[in-house]
Amino acid sequence: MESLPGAVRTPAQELGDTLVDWFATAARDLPWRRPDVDAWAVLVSEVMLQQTPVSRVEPAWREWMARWPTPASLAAASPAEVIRAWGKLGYPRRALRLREAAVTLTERHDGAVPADVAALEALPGIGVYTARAVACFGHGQPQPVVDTNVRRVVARLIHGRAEAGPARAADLADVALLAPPEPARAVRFSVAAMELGALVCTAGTPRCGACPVRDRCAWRLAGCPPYEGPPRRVQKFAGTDRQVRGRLLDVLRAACHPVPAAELEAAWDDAVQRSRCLDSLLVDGLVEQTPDGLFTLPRG
DNA sequence: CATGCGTGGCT
DNA sequence: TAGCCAAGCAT
Repeated sequence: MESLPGAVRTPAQELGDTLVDWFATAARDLPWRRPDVDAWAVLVSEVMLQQTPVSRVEPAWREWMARWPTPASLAAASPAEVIRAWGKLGYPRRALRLREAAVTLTERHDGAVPADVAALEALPGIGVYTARAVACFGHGQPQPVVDTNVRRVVARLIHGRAEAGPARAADLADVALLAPPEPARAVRFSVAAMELGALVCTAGTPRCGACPVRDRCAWRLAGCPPYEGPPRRVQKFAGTDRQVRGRLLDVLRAACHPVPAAELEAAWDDAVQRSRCLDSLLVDGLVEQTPDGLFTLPRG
């Protein structure tokens, strides 16, 4: 058993404490949270989890880590291999950037994942959220970690609003107010706040009956007022370039050899849109054209 | 700062 | 059923 926190608490820190204690019993047993995983495994999980649900990441992460357990091993893989292994996690540019990050780690960080937030943010595909998540969950640093779940939790718990607005610079400071002062507890608070947003304080139909801080939640105390703000734009998919790019990549992932343009015509009828999307895939480095005009995943 | 970028499950 | 939603990032 861990000793009880010794320092005096602010009311906000008492909320953070309650979340830490709740997490001890309510946390999901996710493979990248096991004590033996290293910072590289955490980094890979965090990149995969950028906009992709846990349920789809889990099997992909297991296969990925078995195949490329170190930055150096991934750096040695070809883009084509990496794109295929990414499978249908979505946003395949993430796979390319993860490989580029592995190259940078191998060439400039002795094959290790740095613990420094600024060094992490300098890696391709690693932004404000992921850099802090890796420093915190991968290296045990007491960093504030703010993702969409945490912003929603803070919006309700502290500000009494139903939803978080757009990200603000003050988000990090808001979360820091809740964090317990002991470093080890602060680390667990960061993951606990995310877990509460993922399991209880969800975007639609929050499970307030299961919430450990419902009696101190500013949103509940205000009577759960509805969201007032600019209507969020709905992200369309059917018929967009994103769908067409996905179809084209589907063909190339399945092909064992470079394919002629004619073989890509089956992926989408509209030739203008198809051509535009193929061009954008070439620009992104997700597709490569051979000297004889065939198309393939980039062989590096 | 708004937009584009995949995919699939859920209500 | 047609949105809505899921541990963001780069531009």
